[in-house]
Amino acid sequence: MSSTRDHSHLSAEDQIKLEEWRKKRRAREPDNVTPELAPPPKAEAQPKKRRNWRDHLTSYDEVDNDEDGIVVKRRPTNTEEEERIPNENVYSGNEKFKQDEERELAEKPTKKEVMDIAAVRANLPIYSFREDLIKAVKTGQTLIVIGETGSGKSTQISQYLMEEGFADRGVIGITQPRRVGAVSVARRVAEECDCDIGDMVGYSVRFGDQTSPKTKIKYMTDGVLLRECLLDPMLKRYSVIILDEAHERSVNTDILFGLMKMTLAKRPDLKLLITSATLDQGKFSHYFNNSRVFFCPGRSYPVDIFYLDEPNKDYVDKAVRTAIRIHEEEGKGDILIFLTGQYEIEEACNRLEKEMQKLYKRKPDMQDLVIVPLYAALPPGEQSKVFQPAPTGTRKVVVATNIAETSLTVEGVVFVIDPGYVKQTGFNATTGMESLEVVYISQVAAQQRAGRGGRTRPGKCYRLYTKTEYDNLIPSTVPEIQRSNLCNVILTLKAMGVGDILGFEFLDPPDPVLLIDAMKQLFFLGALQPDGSLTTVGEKMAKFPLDPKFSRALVAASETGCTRDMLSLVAMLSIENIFYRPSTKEGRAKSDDKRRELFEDISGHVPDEITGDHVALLYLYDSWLDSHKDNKFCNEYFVQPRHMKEADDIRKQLHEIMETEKLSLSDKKGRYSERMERLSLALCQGLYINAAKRFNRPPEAKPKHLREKINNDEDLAHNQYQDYTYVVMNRGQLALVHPQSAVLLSPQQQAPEWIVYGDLVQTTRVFMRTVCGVKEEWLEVLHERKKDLNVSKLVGRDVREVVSSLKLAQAVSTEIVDSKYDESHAEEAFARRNDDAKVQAARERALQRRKQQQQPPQKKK
DNA sequence: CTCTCCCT
Repeated sequence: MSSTRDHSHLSAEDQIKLEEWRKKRRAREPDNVTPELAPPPKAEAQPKKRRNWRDHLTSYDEVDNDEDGIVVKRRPTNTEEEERIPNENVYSGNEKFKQDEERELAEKPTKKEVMDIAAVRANLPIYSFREDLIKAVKTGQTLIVIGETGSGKSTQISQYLMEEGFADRGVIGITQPRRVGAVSVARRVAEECDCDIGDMVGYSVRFGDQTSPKTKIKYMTDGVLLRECLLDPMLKRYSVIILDEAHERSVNTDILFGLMKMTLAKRPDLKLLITSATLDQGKFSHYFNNSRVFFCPGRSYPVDIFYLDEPNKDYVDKAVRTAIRIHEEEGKGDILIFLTGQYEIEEACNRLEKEMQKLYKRKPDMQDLVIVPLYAALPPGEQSKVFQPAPTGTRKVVVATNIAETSLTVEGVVFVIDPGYVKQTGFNATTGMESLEVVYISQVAAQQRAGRGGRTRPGKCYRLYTKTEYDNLIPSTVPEIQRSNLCNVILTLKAMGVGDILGFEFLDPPDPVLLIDAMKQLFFLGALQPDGSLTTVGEKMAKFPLDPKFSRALVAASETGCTRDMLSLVAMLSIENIFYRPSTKEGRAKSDDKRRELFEDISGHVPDEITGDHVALLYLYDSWLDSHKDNKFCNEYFVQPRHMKEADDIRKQLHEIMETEKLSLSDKKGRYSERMERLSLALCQGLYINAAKRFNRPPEAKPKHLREKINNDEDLAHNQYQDYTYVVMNRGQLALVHPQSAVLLSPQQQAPEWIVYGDLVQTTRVFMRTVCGVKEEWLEVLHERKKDLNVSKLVGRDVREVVSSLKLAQAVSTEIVDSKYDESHAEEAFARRNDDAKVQAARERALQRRKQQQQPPQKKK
């Protein structure tokens, strides 16, 4: 990183502001200040460094190429040592690396330190329960352990069991919902066992297997164990399975509950432990045949909770003002604010900055406030700013999404500001549509957020809602399995031999309509027979760690002869947030320009009717390969190097699976346009159920902002600028192409008549993400498939018995898609939402209703 | 005219 900061990523306006601010700051420095205003000597020793919050971000060029954000400091094994020696850069050129290496070797625990570890372990709250716990595991098959944060359950239980010989006849497997969790806990346990990672203690996450035949304690993500169930449903290698963090109720953990319940019945020697912070232990115990429940206190500091007296609506504003007040009035300690998304976070950061400047005018000796945004799409180099302690004499305020609730822990947080909202997916069973909306958090989530303030010392949590509002929140978050698309889960279950999906013992069963819908989709994809059993195509699809839409496309590609391109494309589609969008307006425009450039490069080489995001993504991947995987290339196109590398790894993994599954990898030769057409055809096999037709309406019916745009721009008017409204084929829903789509970036080009989309999401409108043009005749397959569909036969139940009469029509419908759609439906739908203002009002009412629905009944009066 | 978050 250069010593002088690069401000090219700032807008001109911001740079000027920054300069002015610095001038003022210089003017305030001791010489120019009247004696009575002079800051105390201590502050003088640390001159004010108030900078714009964006200064604390690296510019895009400086972004580190961290792998995945997970810091894996492996001790070099002998073989690695040998590999490294020829690389001069590592040993002679990079002093810092060398120092790190030396320090790490020096850090190898001495005997005394080993004793200290023993003392630390014995001091954990769970230690006093050790004997009881062992006894309970020996006498029962399942055990539920409720342990608060700091109890030591995640690191200790596995070791206790190993010490008692439970690992003698099999591995002790512990699942975590997140990769970072699995890796960091495993590393800690390896340290406590004084062994190298991958030896007696190891972990297994995707693209990171640190296990060996010697491994006795294996930490892994729940997704890894689920994949292992696919190969070995009896889990023969394991003597104990521990499902940790069960309260988070990730889809994978929920599926594992059901699978484990079946496996336990067939393997009396297998032990299962469910460990969790808070959870409804009664329900859990009942589900697992009235298993015993263990309680273990945690160790954290008390957190004082403050509520508002009056309800408050503008929570961003309130959060900013609360933070400033804390900064003015409270003692040492960092602040953590929970907001719902990137946009809100940036707004809050800007407002905090303004307020700080005002505060400085009033109180020039005020200590500095370091403002740090935090959300997942932020490049790792910028995310790491969160973990750097604030310079002495300053306070840090982290403005984060719910990523800071569980995934990332910010040390030093004492003050938590919780507005009580979260952005969350919902799945509407009646429209079959995913939605992303801002909803109230649950009481459990509120407690979790508050707990983030008491990790290092007593903290304070400011809830920006009243006590009554808190009491009216739902007790715990609706489990993810009840609000997501279940296609993948059902295909996995089918491949494990679970024939009767509706009879699967879910801890919290999803709406049967969701399950039926997913099975219908799998049927249309050709993964299921009309009687619900797996087809050979379905068997192959289940082998891929992909959304069934994409695994279907991959199988189709092997038949069509375009596997190389499809492998690259599917790998690219597996990455989200692939394009980095800077936080300034100018940066964003630049980023959009580069994406448009990519798209325009190929548009002449690809037939217009199949153009779209998919060909653009493939082109990006190929260009990246041409650049020899150059980071400069990535930076130029606002693509994160870590994402490209990840796509590359995924591609490799998929390629291997193609080989082991003996899928043909021989590709047809041809010109670029022919290649792309084959690719689109194969892709269409996976996406044809997501078809949409362009909705042409008269110019005067177009929204006002588009009319004005057309009137003001001759080119656009001439080309009959499209507003990219489509009719989604399953239910006549109107949807817009997502503004980030390549199709939208090039207004000169005619939007394709027919498209398929990756997914549909409702935010401010209904958007189709990642779209691609298709030929109408490619969608014909559908009618053939539909003839064989009988929903009751497919799901193996009489649908009338499992679905309420209200949703019956939808459940038994065979109309997943209808390419002969009558446009009059769309006209009707359009007329209904023609008036934007009305729509907005209706949406707000709906939002209000939904929020109220989340409240328990007492609010009804 | 956008942008919760994990995982194989």
